[in-house]
Amino acid sequence: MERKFALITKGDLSPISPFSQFCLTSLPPIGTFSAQVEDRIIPEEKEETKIEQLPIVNTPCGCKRTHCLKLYCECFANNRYCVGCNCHNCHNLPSYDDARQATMKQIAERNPVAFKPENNTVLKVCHCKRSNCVKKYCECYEASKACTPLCKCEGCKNMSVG
DNA sequence: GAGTTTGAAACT
DNA sequence: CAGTTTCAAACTC
Repeated sequence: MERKFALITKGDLSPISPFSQFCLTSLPPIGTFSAQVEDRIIPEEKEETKIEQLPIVNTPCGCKRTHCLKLYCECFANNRYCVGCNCHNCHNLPSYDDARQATMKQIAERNPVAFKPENNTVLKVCHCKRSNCVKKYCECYEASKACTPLCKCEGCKNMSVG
């Protein structure tokens, strides 16, 4: 079987774009990154898995229709390649960097901080109607933050007291 | 595990 | 900008 993807490790970043190098070198380490990439991309070549011994830090996505190139995809939204995910026909991989970066550029034009680190600290503004902001559907609740008057939620039970 | 609910993201 | 649709995760059964 022809090898379709090159195995990228931190020690060999030359084949990929500067942006991808940034992702791989600047983002917090994902414990099983190298082992999982190897498992996913060239499984026929691996002798044994090391995954059981390593902590899994990233939350795997399960995208089916977006190729993991929309903000629906948590990996993509968090500026991570998909590694060890349950997604279908994933394009959020180093081998699709051209399309990936084009999409990121397009999204960044709509939301300049979409992929920037400060996006994690920017105040969340939710629009919940039925969850009372006490379920993880609510972005504020999910981020362990109280809703604020800027939120457009209804029946909110996630306002800070005092 | 399957089906439903939910609200952000994307689209018109 | 507002309304609608799409999407994937959270949730329920």
